[in-house]
Amino acid sequence: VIRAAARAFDEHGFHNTSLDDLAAALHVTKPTLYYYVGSKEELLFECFRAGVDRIQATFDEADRMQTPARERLVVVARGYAEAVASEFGWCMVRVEHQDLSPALSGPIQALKVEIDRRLRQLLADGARDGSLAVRDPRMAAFALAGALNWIAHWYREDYPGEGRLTPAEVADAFVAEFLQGLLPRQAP
Amino acid sequence: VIRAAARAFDEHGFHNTSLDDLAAALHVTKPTLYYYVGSKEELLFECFRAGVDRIQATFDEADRMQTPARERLVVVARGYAEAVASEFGWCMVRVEHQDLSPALSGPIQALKVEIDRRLRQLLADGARDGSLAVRDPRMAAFALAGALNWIAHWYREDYPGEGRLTPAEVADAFVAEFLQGLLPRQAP
Amino acid sequence: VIRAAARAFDEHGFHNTSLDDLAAALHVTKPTLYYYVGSKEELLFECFRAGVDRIQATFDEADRMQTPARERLVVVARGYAEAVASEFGWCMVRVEHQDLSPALSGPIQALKVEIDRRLRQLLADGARDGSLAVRDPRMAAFALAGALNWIAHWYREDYPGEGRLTPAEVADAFVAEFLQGLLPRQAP
Amino acid sequence: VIRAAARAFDEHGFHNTSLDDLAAALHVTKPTLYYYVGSKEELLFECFRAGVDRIQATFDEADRMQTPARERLVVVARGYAEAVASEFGWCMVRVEHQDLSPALSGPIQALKVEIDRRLRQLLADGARDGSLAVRDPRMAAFALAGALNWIAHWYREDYPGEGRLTPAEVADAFVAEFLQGLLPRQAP
DNA sequence: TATGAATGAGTATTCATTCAT
DNA sequence: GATGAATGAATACTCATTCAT
Repeated sequence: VIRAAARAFDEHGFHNTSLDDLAAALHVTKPTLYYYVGSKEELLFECFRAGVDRIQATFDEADRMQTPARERLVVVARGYAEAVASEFGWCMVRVEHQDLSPALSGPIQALKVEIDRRLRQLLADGARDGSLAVRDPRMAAFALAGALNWIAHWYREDYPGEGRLTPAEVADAFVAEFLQGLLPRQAP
Repeated sequence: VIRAAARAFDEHGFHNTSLDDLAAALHVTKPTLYYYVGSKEELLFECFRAGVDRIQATFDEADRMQTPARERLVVVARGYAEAVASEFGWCMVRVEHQDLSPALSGPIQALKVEIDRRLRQLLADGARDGSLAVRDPRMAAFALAGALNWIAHWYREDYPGEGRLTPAEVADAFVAEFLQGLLPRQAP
Repeated sequence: VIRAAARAFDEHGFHNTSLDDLAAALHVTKPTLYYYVGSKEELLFECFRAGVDRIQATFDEADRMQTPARERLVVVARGYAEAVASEFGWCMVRVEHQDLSPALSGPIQALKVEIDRRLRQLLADGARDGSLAVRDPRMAAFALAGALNWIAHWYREDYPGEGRLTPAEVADAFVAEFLQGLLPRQAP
Repeated sequence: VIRAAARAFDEHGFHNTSLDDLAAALHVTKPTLYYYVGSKEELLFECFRAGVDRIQATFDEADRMQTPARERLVVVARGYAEAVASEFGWCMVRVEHQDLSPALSGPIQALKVEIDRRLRQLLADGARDGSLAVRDPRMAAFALAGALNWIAHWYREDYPGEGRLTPAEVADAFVAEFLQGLLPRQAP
């Protein structure tokens, strides 16, 4: 139901998707849409939330694990990548606060901050339990979030190069890169 | 002249910036705008190009250096971060190909691919000259580009936490994180 | 049942009252409304008629009296004022024939003419029986009807000034003003 | 320019006049309308003000006269009747505050109160200078205003009866009726 | 009796773009 | 170089009305 909107926004962009288009894609008429949803921006909001809920769920799952932060990071990254590569990815990553009234822009901002907080918390946990060597948790979180969010931009299109990876594989590759760093290790 | 457009797009978003607004911000009238620029999407294109030119220049500069790829990477990352944190950052990172006619969407896509290619090349160089230990250059490039591009999303607003960093400092922090990885090193 | 519509029209205006609003106010759903009433304009028509019936009843009552026209005028004015100050006042006074299809607009126009005719008749009676000194019965009827109708505009709101009068008192004041005129009487 | 709107509102009612109709009547297109006027309700507001200005001007004129209030009342009534019978009459008399945003509804209410105040003032002046015998200035003002306002309802249509009067003649008839009252004078 | 779901026909408003001056 | 005026096309949103259940 709301998934169709996410797909349309993903395909044409929020502003280039008229509710007429959307209604047509759902084989109903515009007023029918309004019967189920209050406004276009509410639709966008719901798409956003659907995606974020998935990420939150991943964090929740990780929180329930009794493993070092490093392993929890892998779980989170995979869930994050899957959410961002899903049909809701565009909405999560591209919403612009200017497209939303303050009433909805506020909650969205809050959710974004929450995600950022939990990611930073996870890195800090890693620093504490010794499983991660994070220099600046704030910057590390930004870098990691950026890398993951960006998946929404390139994943759907046939990204250049051969071999298509699943979102989880992409996440694994990213995490591997982040964990081991690009610096060559000297042989002992 | 074109910088005003970038600032307006950055502040209100492309679709929420009418040419009336833009003209008003420049203290001229709409037809005057059309005297200087062909269309709204051309404006967007120019903003995009202005930002990308800066990144290309950084790559050019790095190419002229005779240093290992690792050091060139630092130079590139700094220039990249500065470009993305500049007023053109939004345009570079947020342009949606659906907002542009094929005539302009093509070149933009080409420029994006070019940037990606050069970044990947740089990482491959590092693998060859032994200064970088890159597993999957394609994924590493995506991760790095994502982290850097994302700066455009959070840098302008007062990002949470104390201490405001310059874009170059952010780039350094990112590169440090990427180079050394998050995995704790055993003491020798 | 139909009274709720009158109140809603009075409060929000005919065009600003959607049947959704009305249904909500009655704690039912829109189709339920349609079970009881054929259309929105029929609703308006019924409200109009409810008010006019009351005025007609007053005229009937006056007609049954065997008193001079002057006293019957007082009775009519009171009933008229009460009708116009009632919840149906707005509908009676504000209906616009453009809001109604010809099928309903005709009867309404006929009722209006009928009221006008009876009022004029009453004034003419007064001229005949010597209890009223009416110059131009047509204009006098218009003036009187206008003064009384206008009550619907100002009565509901707390009209300026102290002391709230009942509709009948307002009618008495109006009639007194009309009967005695504004011209000072010379002392005998 | 704005007069066309008044005529259209008068003929079809505010809600039944679409801006398309209006634009068509002016032989322009809808956006051209918006070039000159901010919104539909602003249009209504201007119509209202145009009419009220005329009434205010009449009051101003009367204020400059050095005659007893009774004579000034005749002047005011004529001007009032002409304003109300003009193309702006409908707008003045029928505007509903629910059709206007608070921003415009406030000023309109203020103007209405102002008119009421001046009329009451005039009657009070008459009581003071002995040229008028007003019992309750408030009620008398309401009655007079109602009678005059109501002209807007019946004047345009071919009102029943023969002999078409000018608005000034109607005003004279009304004032005569009001001044002399309906009560027969006993012969001395 | 009552309703959930659906819709056709509007309606105000916006905006990129043009053109005569 | 610059602008006032104009417009075609689109778009979000509303509402009276219907109908199967």
